[in-house]
Amino acid sequence: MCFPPLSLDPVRHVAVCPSDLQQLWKEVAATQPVEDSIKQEGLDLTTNTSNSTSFSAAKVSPPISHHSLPNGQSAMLTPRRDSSSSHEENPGSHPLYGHGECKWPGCETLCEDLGQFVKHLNTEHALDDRSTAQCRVQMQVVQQLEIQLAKESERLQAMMAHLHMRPSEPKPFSQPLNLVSSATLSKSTSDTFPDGLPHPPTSATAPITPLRQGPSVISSSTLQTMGAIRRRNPEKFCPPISSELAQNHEFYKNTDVRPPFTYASLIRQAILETPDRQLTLNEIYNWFTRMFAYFRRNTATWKNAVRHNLSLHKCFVRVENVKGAVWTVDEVEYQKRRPPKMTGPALPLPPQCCCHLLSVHLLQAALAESNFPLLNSPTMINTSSTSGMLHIGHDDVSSTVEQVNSNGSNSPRLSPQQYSHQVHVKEEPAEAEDDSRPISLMATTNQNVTIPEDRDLEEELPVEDLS
DNA sequence: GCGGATTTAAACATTG
DNA sequence: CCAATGTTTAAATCCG
Repeated sequence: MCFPPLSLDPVRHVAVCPSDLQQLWKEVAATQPVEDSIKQEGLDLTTNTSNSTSFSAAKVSPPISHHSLPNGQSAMLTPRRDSSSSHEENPGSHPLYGHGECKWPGCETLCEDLGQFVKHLNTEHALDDRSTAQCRVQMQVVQQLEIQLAKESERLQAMMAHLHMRPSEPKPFSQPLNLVSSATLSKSTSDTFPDGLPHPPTSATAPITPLRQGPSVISSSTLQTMGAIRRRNPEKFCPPISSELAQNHEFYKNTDVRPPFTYASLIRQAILETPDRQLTLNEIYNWFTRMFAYFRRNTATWKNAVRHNLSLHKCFVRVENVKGAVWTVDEVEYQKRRPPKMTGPALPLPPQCCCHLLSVHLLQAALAESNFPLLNSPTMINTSSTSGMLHIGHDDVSSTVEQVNSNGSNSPRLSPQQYSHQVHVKEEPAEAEDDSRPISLMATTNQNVTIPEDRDLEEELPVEDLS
């Protein structure tokens, strides 16, 4: 089975990094129907899925079924919906129609009424290669979200267990999503190497390539034909590396996805995470491999890049130590590297830049669609993911690292409000996953997000005024 | 189109 | 000598 190059690759390599889904959609949406068309009757959306991901979810997820909608549209929706969708049972509404707009991923076309929408659906989202590809992507999205949800659920369970808080019911939010067994999922994603390193789920398979490159379509075919691939622009709009890392730590650790950060920022992060603010080259290497599944292969390449960056950037200072040389970060220099570009009025953020905001948004959307009220509370969705966004305005300086503001060179950044404006998620000002978060989590489960008083000054930023 | 930033590759030097 | 470390150059690409 061959798929159109442009549509296939985004699917196969769908990063489903929480951050890239929207962009993914854009790209797939932009994909032209390809000559190597898939015969309509022969569409096998599952094939690619199982090939494209080594997550067990791919196997466990039931094969997709092709529902025929009254309008003749083949609704190859994600497995989770089966027949339980309240939308489908409700005449006068459509699962892909809401708030006056088409909910087809990446579409958002305004439709005044259902009739118009149906017409739009039939014309714009008919059964063709593009729609098929989008459908596959959606499957991937859902699977990833399910996996992530399962993991977060498990984490929550563990947290609550640790704090002697019994959840009202076991695995409260696993069922509605047609989740793959949480046990299976968590197993598949939390396997560890003998050395304790997490087992990259995608192990020997092609890496999941983050499609964060902006508008340009980076399909794997493109990747293969292109020489040096830019994975740039990570810090410009995306959340700070520290919070992004904190929130998607497990993701990057377990998924063979290239982290959307520059080598320089990663190196710096590695160094700043240490108490001494200094690391040997080898320790930097270790940090990379420890933190990112992606860096557990192609070592020669990225290690070379690391060394290159260390030498190239003035912000990295080599210090002779008793036991050899260590590398430190000259924060002033680092800040200099990036001139203040974010001044001025609130920038409309491209969707792909709202990394975990997006992930939360997507999760929410997915969960909302699944009519799972509890999880519609942002605080219940990967609390660590919803959190930390308040750090966005602080660049990627780890919250554990004192911001070097004294030099006055800290450039203006997007304010948290600006970020949160993009996605209607109310953040909880939390960052790491290992502090007292569960308490506040419980406190906020019932609805509103309250700012725990134990937050540092970073959380003093106003958080309301969210769209 | 230009220039800065980034990535990748590679050659070379230094060091233990 | 070898591997690790460090420096430098060059090319390709992205993006403002």
